[in-house]
Amino acid sequence: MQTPDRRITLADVAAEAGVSTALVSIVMRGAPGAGAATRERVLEIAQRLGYQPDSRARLLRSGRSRLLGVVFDVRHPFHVDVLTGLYDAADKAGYQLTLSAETPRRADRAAVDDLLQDRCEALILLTPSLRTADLAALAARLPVVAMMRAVRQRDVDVVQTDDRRGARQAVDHLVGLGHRRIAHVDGGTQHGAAERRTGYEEAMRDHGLGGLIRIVPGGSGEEDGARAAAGLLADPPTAVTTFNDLAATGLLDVLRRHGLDAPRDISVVGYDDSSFSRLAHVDLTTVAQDIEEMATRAVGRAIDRIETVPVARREVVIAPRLVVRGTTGPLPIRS
Amino acid sequence: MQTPDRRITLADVAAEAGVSTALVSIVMRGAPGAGAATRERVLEIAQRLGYQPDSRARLLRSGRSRLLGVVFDVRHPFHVDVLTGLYDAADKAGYQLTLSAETPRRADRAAVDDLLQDRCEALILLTPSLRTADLAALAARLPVVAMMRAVRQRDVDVVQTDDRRGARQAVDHLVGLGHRRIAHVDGGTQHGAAERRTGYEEAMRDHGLGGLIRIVPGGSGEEDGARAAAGLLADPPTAVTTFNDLAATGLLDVLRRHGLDAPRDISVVGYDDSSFSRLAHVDLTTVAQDIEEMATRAVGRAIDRIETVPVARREVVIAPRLVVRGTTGPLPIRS
DNA sequence: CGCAAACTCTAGAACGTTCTAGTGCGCGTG
DNA sequence: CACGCGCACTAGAACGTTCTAGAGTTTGCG
Repeated sequence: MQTPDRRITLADVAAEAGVSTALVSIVMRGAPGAGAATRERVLEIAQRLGYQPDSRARLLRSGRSRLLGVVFDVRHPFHVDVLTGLYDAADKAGYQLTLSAETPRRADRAAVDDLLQDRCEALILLTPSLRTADLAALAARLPVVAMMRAVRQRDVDVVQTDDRRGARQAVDHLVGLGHRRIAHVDGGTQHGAAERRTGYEEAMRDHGLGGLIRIVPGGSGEEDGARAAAGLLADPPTAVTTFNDLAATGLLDVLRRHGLDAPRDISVVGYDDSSFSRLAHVDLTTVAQDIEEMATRAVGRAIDRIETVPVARREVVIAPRLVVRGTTGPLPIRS
Repeated sequence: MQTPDRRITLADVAAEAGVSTALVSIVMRGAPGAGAATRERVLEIAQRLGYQPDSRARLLRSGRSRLLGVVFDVRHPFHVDVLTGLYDAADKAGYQLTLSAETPRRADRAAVDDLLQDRCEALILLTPSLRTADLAALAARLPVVAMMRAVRQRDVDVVQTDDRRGARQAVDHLVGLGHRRIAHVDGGTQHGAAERRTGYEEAMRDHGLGGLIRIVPGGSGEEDGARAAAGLLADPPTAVTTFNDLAATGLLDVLRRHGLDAPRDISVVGYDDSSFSRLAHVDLTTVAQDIEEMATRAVGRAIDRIETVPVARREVVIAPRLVVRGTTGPLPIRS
């Protein structure tokens, strides 16, 4: 049934129009150097034959691919949200995106290799789990932009959220509501955990609450939050900031099972504004990363490097934004 | 700082080894026709120079790309889960995947066009929103597999869940718990909604509950579920099956605000086993699509078509599986 | 009217591979 | 010793583009 025929090429269009392939190429690219009448006729014929340029051949010759490789992780709650922004930005700049996913059974090494074969001109990595040395090796071959992760490496560009500031915003918000005994559920060795912890500590001190600093070990999963909750139950604080939304929901769930309701008895702030935190059911106050802005900047930086525009600073730091929802409220009046 | 040099090509390796490019090509592909000693030496040199084949040039010449194009939607909760399975299956079959995403501002038309330019040999579309006519036009050019959506079109292959059966499983489960007054929140015009509704109706009739069939309009979003809940509150049933998980959470939330707790007062079953439904907080009983199996079958079917293996049936229907969690329980004893 | 400049178009090489059709060589065999 | 055969290897075309250089033709202008 299928008629895979031969694909329509420039030569077919050229033959039909009675011109050279070079001219058809000019017309298809919209490049100068073709008469208006011919241009129109060639376009019409191309349309009619269903001609579609072969990007492989095109970039094989031209050297340029105008292709940005993106590695994302299927497990990461908001990586897909970032994609939306990346597509927008790339589109606007006349670049294409080629995606490669990291999955539970496919390391980002493999994802990167796929992209390299595709000849993209720069790599944008979302929260890369590659070691710094590997990143450096990559960066020696083509421009590399790491998103949402700090990388101490001269040749790797970084676009990330000001996590210290995000954590401070969370604390400021809680203090504004009257809270003083505010704990922090730590993210352990996760990327960004150190910054968020530091932000929490600084903010506490700034508010004269240095003596009330209380950090409990946590992690990035729901179960980590649940474990942290168990540790807090003996002497519950009035508010908690967490490493991320997943940990926050785990925490909230255990607290609720023990009769502590948010925001009546305790306030909780998450981090990331993952899509599920918007569910009416969860309704989590959280720190949102400015995904739109980050995506735009990441694409911009990648293109700057490709086109060797000199850039002043290697790191781009974006301000986060507190999203107040239903899990935070005024200090409960203790009986 | 960056040394974009020239990329290492076959010719570089050939020169270094003192052989022809053709021979290097043979070695790199592992094709027969090279001596063991030479083979080893060439491989060593390629390794040392950091040679990496240029897939574009390769497939420009060979015609074959061994590339499967996948279109997914960033908004769809479990599309990313499907990717994991697709990668596994493609890997095993020696094919590569190239992804293109549909976003709020990027129609799947555009996503498909990108893939066509990339010369992939078949397309796998996750819940495509394309019209049937467009799908047919596509299928005339290359094999097309639609996942999770019925397509009444001879040339398009379909891999989907038996939604009627899934809905029946949900009803069976509830009836087994003693429920009789079971309502269904409909998905409206969404793909699969009709099948799920029919499954619900059939199951109700099979259990002799045809007279208790109650279908309320809903949709695919949380707010649709919330609206449906409002409609049920006047005379709440003891259990509800829903079109999907998002609608189920919206429903649950409104019910809870009105003092109806699941599973104490009412049981609710979702559909899809979206990742958020696993949250301890949500803990939703739901119908899971067998993502692993679907991915394997979709890739298999795509490859069959590429290699023109005759296939008996155009549609592959996969059995769903009920995942019992915390939102369903025995019939409450009415006071 | 003559000459340069501008415009439209073309020939042919180039990109990095794979493929086809060989070449040359050693070796076993009639 | 000539012959055929298999093996290791190579030359050169081919894939579908873009690019460079240049060939004709028209236009502009003194």
